[in-house]
Amino acid sequence: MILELDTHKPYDFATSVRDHGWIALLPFHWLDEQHVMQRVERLRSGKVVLLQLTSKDIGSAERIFIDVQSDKPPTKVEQQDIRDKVRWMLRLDEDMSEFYLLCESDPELLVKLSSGRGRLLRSATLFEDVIKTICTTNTTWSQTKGMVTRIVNHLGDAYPLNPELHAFPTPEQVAAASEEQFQTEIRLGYRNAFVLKLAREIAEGQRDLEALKSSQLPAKELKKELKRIMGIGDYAAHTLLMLLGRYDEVAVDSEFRSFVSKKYGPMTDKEMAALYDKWDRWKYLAYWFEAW
DNA sequence: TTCCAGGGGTAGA
DNA sequence: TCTACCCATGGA
Repeated sequence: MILELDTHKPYDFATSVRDHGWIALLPFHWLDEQHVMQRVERLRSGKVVLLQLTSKDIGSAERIFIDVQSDKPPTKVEQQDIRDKVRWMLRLDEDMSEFYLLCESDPELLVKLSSGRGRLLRSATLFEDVIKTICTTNTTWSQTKGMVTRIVNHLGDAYPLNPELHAFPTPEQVAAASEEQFQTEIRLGYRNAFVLKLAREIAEGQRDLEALKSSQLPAKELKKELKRIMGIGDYAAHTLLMLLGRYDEVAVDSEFRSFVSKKYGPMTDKEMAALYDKWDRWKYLAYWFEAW
């Protein structure tokens, strides 16, 4: 079954889904030859489907085609669930016009973004994005990929038509794993405790993480909420703000420090972050596309 | 061996 | 608010 979504121009699907490293983390997968984004998704109903996304320019708009494969055809409710999740992951409902307007004062950024970039890929749930963000802290990118691969393959539901592929596990599925399984199979190091604690808080109803996706709180307040999660500090909170569509703060990490010190010379973290003050609520994207 | 990678928690000042 | 120290893991 093929589902379709229309997007507003300018929108550059193939570049946008690859502008953030998340495309390299399961259950996302990019098929380079076909320009297809693949992802195994567990729907709210519990059905596990394989989504294959492509896009076509149809003149007035850029249209997304979602090829849905599953053992049984998705119901109307499941189809709507898929549309909602894809719209969220691709950020089709974010208004980038103010950012594009600001970019007109910066010729380099304007050129980079004119095809319609800026909508960085995110996961279907905030839970998945928080876990992945924790797996980027104090480690290398190749280890991050390994950690996420093990979480998905050991704990996520298998896709019925190809059991080698898995969805990202739900909080309940992560919470049901033991400390020992984390130590011997999943191996997130000291992050094991953070991930288990978060999953158990959600599974036990002590924390409603997904509610933050529609939070109207100011970025500062939202950051405080995110930092209440064990394992989330300033870097991770700023990354998660970005994933929630709030670009108010740059995420200062070793990559950011390296980029800024090469370009502008040595300075403190605060001075580095202050370089982006003029971008107001678009700081994160301004840095991201300046660097990439 | 030692260092450290897209950091964060904690204790102590 | 700042600093020192510790934290699992695995590659260099």
